[in-house]
Amino acid sequence: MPRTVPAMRPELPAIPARRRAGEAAAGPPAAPDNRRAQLLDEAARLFGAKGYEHTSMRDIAAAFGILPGSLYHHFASKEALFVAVYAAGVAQILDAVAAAVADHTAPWDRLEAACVAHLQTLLLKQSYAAAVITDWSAAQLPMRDQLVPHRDRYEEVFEALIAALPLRADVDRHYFKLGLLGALNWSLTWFRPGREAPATVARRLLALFRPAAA
Amino acid sequence: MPRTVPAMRPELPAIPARRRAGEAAAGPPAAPDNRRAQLLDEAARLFGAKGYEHTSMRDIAAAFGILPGSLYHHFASKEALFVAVYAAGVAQILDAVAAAVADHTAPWDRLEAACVAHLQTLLLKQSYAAAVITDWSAAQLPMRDQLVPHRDRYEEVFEALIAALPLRADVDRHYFKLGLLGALNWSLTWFRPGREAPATVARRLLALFRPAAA
DNA sequence: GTAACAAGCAAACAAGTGTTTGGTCAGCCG
DNA sequence: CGGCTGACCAAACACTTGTTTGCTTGTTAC
Repeated sequence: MPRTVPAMRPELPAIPARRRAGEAAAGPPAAPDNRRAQLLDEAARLFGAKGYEHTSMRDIAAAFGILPGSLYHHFASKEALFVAVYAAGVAQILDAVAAAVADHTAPWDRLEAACVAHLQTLLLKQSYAAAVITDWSAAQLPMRDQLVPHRDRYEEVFEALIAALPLRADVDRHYFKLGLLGALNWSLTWFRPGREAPATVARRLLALFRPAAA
Repeated sequence: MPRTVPAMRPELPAIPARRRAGEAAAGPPAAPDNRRAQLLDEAARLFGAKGYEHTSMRDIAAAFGILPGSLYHHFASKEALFVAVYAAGVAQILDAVAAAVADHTAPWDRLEAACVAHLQTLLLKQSYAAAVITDWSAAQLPMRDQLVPHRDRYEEVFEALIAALPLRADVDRHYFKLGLLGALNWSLTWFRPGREAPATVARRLLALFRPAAA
């Protein structure tokens, strides 16, 4: 019994849309290396919207117009894909914050600009950044160890900004960072678009910490 | 070439341990209604330790010494089970906070006691409370709507405590609550046992908000 | 031209998921 | 006694998950 003859089941309604062919006919083959970047984009969008657990490789493949197995020509595993998304997300939010900070010189202004950029990138889900935080807790895997360095690299920016603040002597700068980032990041839990803008939320939350100034 | 006939996987080492029989022979049937409570306990432990997604009904059943299907004599679905755990967890943490607060009269002391009780219950995973927060973000289901009321009920306690504080006129009490709870809850992300105690963490984080006093 | 290569298809695989169904058995009630 | 009920077993169902394998293709490099 059988060994089912494994090969051959000819009929199937699948229409996964060959892309390369059409693009090649119209012009240059879209992009040389950007294909991987496009895939990262799509994956980030889905991870950010539905979370790691609720996003299947089939979801990503379908959204990208590809068959599930083909994903493995770009990434070795789902975890590897997510780590790549996370890294790209950190890089992105890092750029946004760095750019915002550069416009100011006063320490509190710089920190405020960073907070605003942080929450804007995070809450508007335009980007990878949503995935950066969404499933933090769900990752109890070894994957977590791959993510931590990226997170730490990002938090160093805030550490530097906080180090430059004139604070009362009794304020612990380490807890200041943890508390501030906690207050900001937790807004993912309760934030609803259409009410106060992310920038406003960021400024109001930071204001709570401001009386600690020297 | 491990070919297996797809249907039938006959051997299984399961030893799910009949309980009732032994207990009934020894004395009264353990507990009349407590069986459900015991099940809730076990489920809470697993949900808290591994998260909703990574805890299967089979895990819970095995930990309880029961077959998977038998769970459905106590709860209609996995979601229903989790909602019950969540509700019980909120009740538990609510009691802990209420008891701690009752020992003090000064507004800031009362809030500090609440924060300490909050983080202790949360971080020491002795209880359901861990499940209360762990998977918040993973629940994008209709389940979320069932959880929100419980969370709100809990947060009302903090609202009351904060309302009693003498704060500077420019401090928004709503954001004060969101910021404080965010800072506290976010510690789930970075807290590691063996370093600072939860009570210490709670006090240090609250201290950041204290300069806002009038 | 042909070899190499990246990208993708087609199809399966093995394992895991929540859940359903039908039956068994103990203890209680009248 | 007989019937009932709650707790449970045993076994499956139906489906989804991440992943692998073998093959075909358009494109590029020599």
